This record gives sequence, structure tokens and C-alpha cells, in this order.
Amino acid sequence: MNSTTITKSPGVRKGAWTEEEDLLLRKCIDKYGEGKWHQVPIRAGLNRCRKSCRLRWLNYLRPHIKRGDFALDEIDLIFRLHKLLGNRWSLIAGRLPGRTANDVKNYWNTHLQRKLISPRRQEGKYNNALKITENTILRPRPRTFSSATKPRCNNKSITNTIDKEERHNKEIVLNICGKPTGETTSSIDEGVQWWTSLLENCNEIEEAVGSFDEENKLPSSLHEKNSPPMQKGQSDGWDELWNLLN
DNA sequence: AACTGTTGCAACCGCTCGTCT
DNA sequence: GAGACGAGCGGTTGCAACAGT
Repeated sequence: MNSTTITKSPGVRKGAWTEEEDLLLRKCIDKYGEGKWHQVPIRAGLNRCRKSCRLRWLNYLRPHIKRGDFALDEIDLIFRLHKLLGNRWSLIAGRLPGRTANDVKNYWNTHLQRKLISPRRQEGKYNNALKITENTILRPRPRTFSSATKPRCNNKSITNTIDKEERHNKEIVLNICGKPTGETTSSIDEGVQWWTSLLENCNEIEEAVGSFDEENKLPSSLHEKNSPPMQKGQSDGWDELWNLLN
């Protein structure tokens, strides 16, 4: 971008990635797995900084990345989540299987923000999303589990803490997606499956809150494209979730 | 056809946070 | 508690492609 940053690390390549570089990076991740990004350029034999490698992998090379236009239910969810979470793109992307934070951010900045600025351009397409009233942006509590507390999940005091936070996070999710009124989207449907799967024990709750931040921890059902729409009278799990809260 | 303005997206940078020592 | 370090996030930029004149 500027001369000062280039002089910091004169030998590091910048700019668009070549197919050859992609191949090297892919091979390296296949062999060693994700993580330890500072070692990736050396292992892969790439003349790139670790950030560049990480970004390239996360945003472009990682398997199951969805490309192309956003579906209406994805757009709707982005609106809802953005109202509640603000510009927390990684959290929003975590609820959109196959989408990266960069994708969501770019899409918001180029498509959706403009639509919000000039709502007359909506022509009804995004009306449902735009009708959502302004809410206070929610900040899910940061959750970390040290190696010391992890194995003690059965301890009662810890369990109580987890219960409180679980409740807090459930409230957030219910606020984010709303309690369904009959019509549903695959995203909501998937969200229900995801959250109901978390209620069984401490370890799952721990994973649940973690997976709120890390898209890859979503259950496999969430990665299935186009889950079937709900039939009339079919339970979507929200009532159960709602009852648990009240 | 040539020029100019706009759009979309990949990539970079600076900063913050968490962990380790 | 403080500093070092790695990882991740969000804001911003650069540029190719496209649209309009």
C-alpha cells in the first residue's frame, strides 16, 4: 500500500496470488493442517507474510467456500445480525455456512449499505429485512475456557456460570433470528438445529459459545445446502427453545 | 472507439485480544 | 504484573471489469 510498509519486509511478495502460490499453500495446509500461520510461509516455500497466507486460505482456498450471489435468506439474516451485532463480520459470517467474514463485509459495504442509505431502491426485495426495528447492538460475552477449568465442567459452580451464560447467549440468538411466526428460512431452520443440539451438557454448551465465533465448529447439518422448508404444523424447535427461556 | 466514472472484490494494514513465560 | 508473541478482526485501499457518455 505504501512505501513504509514495503521497507519493513523488503523480500515479501504482495498483491494478487498466482495459481502456483495457491497450490503451494493448499499442499502445505493439507500436510500440516490449519494454524501456526507463522510457520506456513516457510513450510510452503512461499515468499508471503503469514497474514497474507492466512487470509488467502480463509477467504479463498478453504474447502466449501460458497461463491456467487447471496440468497435472500442469507441477506435477511445479514440484516438481522448486523442490527444486533454491528460490524462484527466474523460473527455474522459464522451464521452463514460457506461465507467468509470478508465476503459478508464486502457484500454489506457494496450492496446492502447502499440499499439502507437509499431505501426507496428496495422495490420490496429486502423489505422484510428492512422492517426490523432498530435494536441495541448486543455484545455476546467473550468466552474463554482455560486448560484448568475445562476438565471441571461437572463442578456445580462452574455449571451454574455456564447456565447463566448459556441463557444469555440463547437470548441473543433468539433476538438475532426472532421467534418464528410461521414462515421460516433454511437459515432459521438450521439455527434451530444448531442451538437445540447445544443444550445437552456443559461440554456442548462450551462448544456452542465457541462456535458462535468459529464457523467451522458448526454441526454438519448446517453445511448442508438448501435444507428443506418446514411443513405446516412441523415443529421447528423454536417453541422448545422459547419455553426453556421463559 | 476512446474516455471517464462506478462497482465489486481481493488483499493489505493496524490494532486488539489471548496466551505464554 | 509486564512484556513478547501469535492469531484474528475490521477498516481501508488498489485495481480490474464494467457501464455510461
